Amino acid sequence: MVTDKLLKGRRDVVLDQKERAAIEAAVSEIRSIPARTVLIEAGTPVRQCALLIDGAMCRYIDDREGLRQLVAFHVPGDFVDLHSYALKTLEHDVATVTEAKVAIIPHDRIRALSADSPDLTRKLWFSTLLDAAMHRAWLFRLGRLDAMGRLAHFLCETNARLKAVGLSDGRRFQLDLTQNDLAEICGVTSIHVNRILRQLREEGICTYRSSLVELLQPELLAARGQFDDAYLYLDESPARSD
Amino acid sequence: MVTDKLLKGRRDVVLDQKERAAIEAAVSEIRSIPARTVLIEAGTPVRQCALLIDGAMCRYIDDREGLRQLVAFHVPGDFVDLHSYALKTLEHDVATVTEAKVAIIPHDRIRALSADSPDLTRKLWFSTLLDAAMHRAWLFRLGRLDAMGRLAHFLCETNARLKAVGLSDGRRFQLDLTQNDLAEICGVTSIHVNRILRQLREEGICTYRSSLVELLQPELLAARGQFDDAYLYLDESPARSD
DNA sequence: CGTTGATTTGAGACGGTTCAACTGGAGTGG
DNA sequence: CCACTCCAGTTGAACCGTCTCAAATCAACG
Repeated sequence: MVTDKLLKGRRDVVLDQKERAAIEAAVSEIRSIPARTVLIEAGTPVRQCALLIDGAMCRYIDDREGLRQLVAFHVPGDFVDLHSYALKTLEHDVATVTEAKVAIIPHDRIRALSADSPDLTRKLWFSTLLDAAMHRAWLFRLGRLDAMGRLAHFLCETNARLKAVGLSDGRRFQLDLTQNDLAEICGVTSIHVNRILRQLREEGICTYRSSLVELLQPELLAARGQFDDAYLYLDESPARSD
Repeated sequence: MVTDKLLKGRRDVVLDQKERAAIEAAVSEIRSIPARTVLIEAGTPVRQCALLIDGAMCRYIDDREGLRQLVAFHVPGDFVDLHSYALKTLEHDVATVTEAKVAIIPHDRIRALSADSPDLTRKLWFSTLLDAAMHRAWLFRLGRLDAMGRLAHFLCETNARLKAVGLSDGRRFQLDLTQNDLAEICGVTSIHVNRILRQLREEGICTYRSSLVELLQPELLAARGQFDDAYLYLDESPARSD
């Protein structure tokens, strides 16, 4: 199902059957996109949104020398660029990381959905605010944590998000990111990412080999990254550890 | 006027008279808040929003040792915590920086506004997405720029935002932030902020003395910070310099 | 089996932190 | 009107986390 994972496990805003049906009816096309493909380029007008069904996508801003800073990483169930509905034009690029399957929904159909139901509007609005909350967590990560903390925080976040949509069992999950991707997420060099991953491995906290992440000591990893999942607005928050 | 500066100068979403009136009618109270006062604490339920009329506010996340990372800085015209309308609870704190005058609008009145007008809803939604776009610019700042670039980027951004609401002439503006505040924004120590400000002063690019910022060479400062105002979605973007 | 891209490792350089001390202005009370 | 305190700002010197540059290894794939 197209909307199976959308807002799944999120407090207060779970979609009811009617809403799911309405969104699915608004889908104009299901598209498969190859890995490492730019879907939306900054500055170009956008007339539709993409709901990620399968695969991984990201959003990023290039600096003067073409070095990227990732500003978002997307997993199945994410409404990748719903914000383009109100913004019309994005100031960053949107691209696939792996091969991805997305549902395309034209802006004018979202407008129609929104006019029909203020309640659904609020839920969609919520979904964009969730992105903003993640941005803030990323700001914390970059501003206050050292390289190991950043990696740890990102891995905890991704684990929690994938768990919410049933793609992690809470300890192990598949993640198709290169060390360079991780570097662009965490604002460090890929060389340093490599050293930190080794350190995590040697300390028996976490391993990341051939696309498989395994959190051997999730609590310790969360502590390293000062990770608190409150900003993900999940249904059942596991006990906080502070 | 309470809504004078709200969304002022923003592309496509300028409020019309009727919308302004509707929002002003929704205001339950105008409140003055002392400097350095926490308005909303992370985790507590929120039932109203604050529209900043005068003064400066900020939002921040504390780390384990109580060190802050600012995730947003607010100037007059900003709907500081409109996102709380959909989120219900915030995962960060909201506080004043200077003494501030705010208009309080209860969530249920926003709900009423929203039910009445999908168009106004989209504009309010836009305003929260603007915050998200700024978060992304801040991510770029922390992830890709060195200390001088971060300061430069922040000063350019603030200049542009204040100019949009008529509080900067494009070169000079009042900014009541301590060097420690700047440090918490830019993710560096206040000591280093001090050194960078000196450097900017000595190079004749920018001065910041007793709450007055003066951009002596705005283009050079923008270059240092790789600043491009596209993400502010202003009406009339000045010529890009890249 | 050669090419290509990702990962791994080492050594040196550098940006920014840390700790510590000093300056200067604003507010307060004697 | 001066002494005292407080806090933002300023400066120096040593230290350290991360970057840079360079090179080796490894895996995937045509």
